[in-house]
Amino acid sequence: MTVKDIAYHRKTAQQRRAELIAAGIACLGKGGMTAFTIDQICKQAGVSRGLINHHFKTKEELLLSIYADMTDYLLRDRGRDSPLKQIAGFIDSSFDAKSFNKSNLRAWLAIWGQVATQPELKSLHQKRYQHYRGQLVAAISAIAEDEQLDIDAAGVARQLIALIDGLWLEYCLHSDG
Amino acid sequence: MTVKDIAYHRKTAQQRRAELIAAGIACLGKGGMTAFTIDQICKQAGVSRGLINHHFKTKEELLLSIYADMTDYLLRDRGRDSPLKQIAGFIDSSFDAKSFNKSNLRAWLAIWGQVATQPELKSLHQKRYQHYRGQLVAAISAIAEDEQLDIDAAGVARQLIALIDGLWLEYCLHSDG
DNA sequence: TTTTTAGTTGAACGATCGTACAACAACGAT
DNA sequence: ATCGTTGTTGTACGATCGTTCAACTAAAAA
Repeated sequence: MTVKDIAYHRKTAQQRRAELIAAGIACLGKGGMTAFTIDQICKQAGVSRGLINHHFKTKEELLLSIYADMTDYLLRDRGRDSPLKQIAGFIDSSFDAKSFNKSNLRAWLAIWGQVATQPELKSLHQKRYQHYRGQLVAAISAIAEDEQLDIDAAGVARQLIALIDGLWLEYCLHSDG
Repeated sequence: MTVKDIAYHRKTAQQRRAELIAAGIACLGKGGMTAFTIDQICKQAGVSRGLINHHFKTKEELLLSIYADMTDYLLRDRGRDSPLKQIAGFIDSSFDAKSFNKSNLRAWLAIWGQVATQPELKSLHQKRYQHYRGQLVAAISAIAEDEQLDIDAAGVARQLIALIDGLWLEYCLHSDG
């Protein structure tokens, strides 16, 4: 009996990486950082134990890739839209079915909890967050200028983000079903 | 040489429990659920490895005690105050120095991440949250009645909680210092 | 076809996890 | 002074953690 009698499915590195990232997100959504283990991720992906460290040097690197993947959707370019449409786009992205579900929110919770601990994750997070907030501030400022209003665009952006995040939490933790 | 040449400090179970709870919160604040291990908690408390399971049957029970301890402060009785003062009290409690610091917020993040996983923690959380929101809804309803306003008190309470939690997150994750 | 490359497996390693437990030390009661 | 109670220690155990690695297979290149 050789190592494998049944042929295994061979995929490109890019496909496998995407699958492992999806499996990692699923694990984070199920049980937070505690469930983010090599064993459980591989089992979720239907793959053997040794494969993760072939596609990702360390588990930390996988988490970074997961974070990048999750933020790509929220931070996709909206340069062509009008300022008002940009803001509406951000809000829509935050509350559409892909983002606004309990599993995804738990995954975010787990990642946020790691931001303070892992320096590389922290710097990536700060970079992406500044980009996100920068777009929001620019859109709000543009509207304020159009309407000839004198508002604190940065402050408004902060409050808007806070309200969105708070509603996420509210739904994730306290929704009855 | 006996087990211990230097006399150890002996305290009451109540004191030790409080110390271990504080140490657990400190660990959660430092590194989230990942840092919430028997070894690190005991080291933080300046106590030997075996002591936790003497005062708490399991680690899970310690986490429940930690949750109860952290919510006691936010949920302390405000029955005597006027409705407006009650709401102000909630807000003040949320943003005073004891609650509104990064370590405490990270601890909350870690606990929230576990709520979905541990059934006992989940039921305790739901119970306490309903109590919290119930008080808030009652206070808002009382004000609305005084002012003869027809508002959705439950909805307002939800949004207020969401805003508070969102501002917590905003400060915890994105504050520059 | 043969050789090279790239994807995959499962066993192995040392480290650390949570818990159990026997031994011991300090205190209160008698 | 002696005894039981209660607080405390450190070791031990099996399980699981992240990572490494040699062996292997499938597909591409020659």
